Amino acid sequence: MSDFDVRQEVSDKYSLRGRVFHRLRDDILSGKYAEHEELKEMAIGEEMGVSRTPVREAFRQLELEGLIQIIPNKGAYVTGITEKDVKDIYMIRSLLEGLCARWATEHITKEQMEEMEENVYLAEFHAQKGHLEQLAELDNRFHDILYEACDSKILEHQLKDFHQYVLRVRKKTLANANRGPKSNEEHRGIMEAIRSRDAELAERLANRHMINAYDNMVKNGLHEIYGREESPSGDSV
Amino acid sequence: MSDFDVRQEVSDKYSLRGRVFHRLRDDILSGKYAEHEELKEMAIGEEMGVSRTPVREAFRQLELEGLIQIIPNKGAYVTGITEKDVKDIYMIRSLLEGLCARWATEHITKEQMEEMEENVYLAEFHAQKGHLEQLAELDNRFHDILYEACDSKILEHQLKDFHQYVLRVRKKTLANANRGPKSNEEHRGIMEAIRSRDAELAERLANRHMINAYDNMVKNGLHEIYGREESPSGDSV
DNA sequence: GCTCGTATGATTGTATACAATTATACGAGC
DNA sequence: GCTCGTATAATTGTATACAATCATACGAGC
Repeated sequence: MSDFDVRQEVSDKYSLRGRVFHRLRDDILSGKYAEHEELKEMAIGEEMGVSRTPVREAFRQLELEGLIQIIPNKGAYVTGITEKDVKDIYMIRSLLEGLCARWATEHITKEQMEEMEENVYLAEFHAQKGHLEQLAELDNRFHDILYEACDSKILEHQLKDFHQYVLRVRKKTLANANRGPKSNEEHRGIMEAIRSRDAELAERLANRHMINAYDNMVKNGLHEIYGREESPSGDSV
Repeated sequence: MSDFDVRQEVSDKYSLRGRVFHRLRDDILSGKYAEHEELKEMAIGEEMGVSRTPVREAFRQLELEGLIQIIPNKGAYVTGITEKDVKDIYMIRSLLEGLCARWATEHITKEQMEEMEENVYLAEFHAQKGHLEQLAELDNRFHDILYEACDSKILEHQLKDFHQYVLRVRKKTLANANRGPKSNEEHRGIMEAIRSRDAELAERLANRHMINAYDNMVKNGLHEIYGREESPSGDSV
């Protein structure tokens, strides 16, 4: 297996720096810090009970992750995401999820296939019951399985990265009760295409799945999520 | 314009940390440090005449860039690139360069179009003269123009990122005198498709351009570049 | 001879001190 | 009243000191 990643995970969750990094990332993604808000090393450090050193190192990483922008000798600012950024990400993801589905068709293991089938069946159950949270969880997991099944560290990393960015939008929105079941229908299609070893179909369906998710998001008011807290929006993809 | 980038540039080239970062990156890309070689904070710091602090911060960034891997409490190691990694990157790039060409067709400015035309014509000249270095330079520039023309910070950044990684392979290889002119022929095709506003064609040609570059690289012995210094290989894309 | 535990040195992780830069406030001059 | 320059405070950038962790060597015990 490759030890090369286009972007490495921050593996060290237990060092002070790692904890600062993960906590800051969560806080930014969850919207605790507003866009363009300035993050001060000392303030963050005091809040987390550490010195500036690990905070600074975490900042450098967050900058490369694109969550903050550091202006030399000035400060660190939470970056904003525009509507166009979100659209671009979905368009790129559409292509890459398709590629991922294609590769997954060729490389998926028996265990992964079974987990994927189980995921779809379980999601169907929760969809009927109206369990939105479980549905969102299974939705995320479905894509993670797909990413792992494609057997490409590079692609897996890219997609997980994008997925994370979209979470930033999603956190500001509510799950859409209508999209959930429809999304799972599409998952089923992708799953069956992979099971029957139809790579072309799997790719097309995965492409389509992303486009649909984006369209649904726009239809439900992507342009409103900036500023409003409770606007319904796309599904969790 | 968006102020959001999936991965930020390290803008600060003049701070000590910025200098360490860029120099280390160049050194790794140029092969000064072998794969899996351990980088020690103190040694690097002494070599560059700075303390450990900026070195550590540069390390954190290089880790996210994927050039080194940091194992907590152990050390920083130069990451290796496998053949499969290179293949995956080219396949992903093929899709994304296609998307980029499609978007560029819709968003390219007059100035960018002119620079692209000039690039192709100039490259033709140098191809006839056998000026391989200029050809490689123009090749890089062609893709940069394309990235800028697509008018998507997100995609531009992704592609520049991948491009950089491939440089790491390319540095170990020599330009292939046969591929250069053929590559430029393909550039011309893409350029003309964009000029005539045929987005579909531009996308297909850009897809193909990447695949060809990869195929050529494999044909010329991608598997040999690990360890050998002088094996001829693919073009500079 | 082999295994394991301990001691020592090397290296990374963090905190702090100091330097350099930037932002702000205030008052002189017009 | 406005502009500009200077002084002060706040903040970031870097160096250094100390703590924690890891690698290695060596020797006791079997």
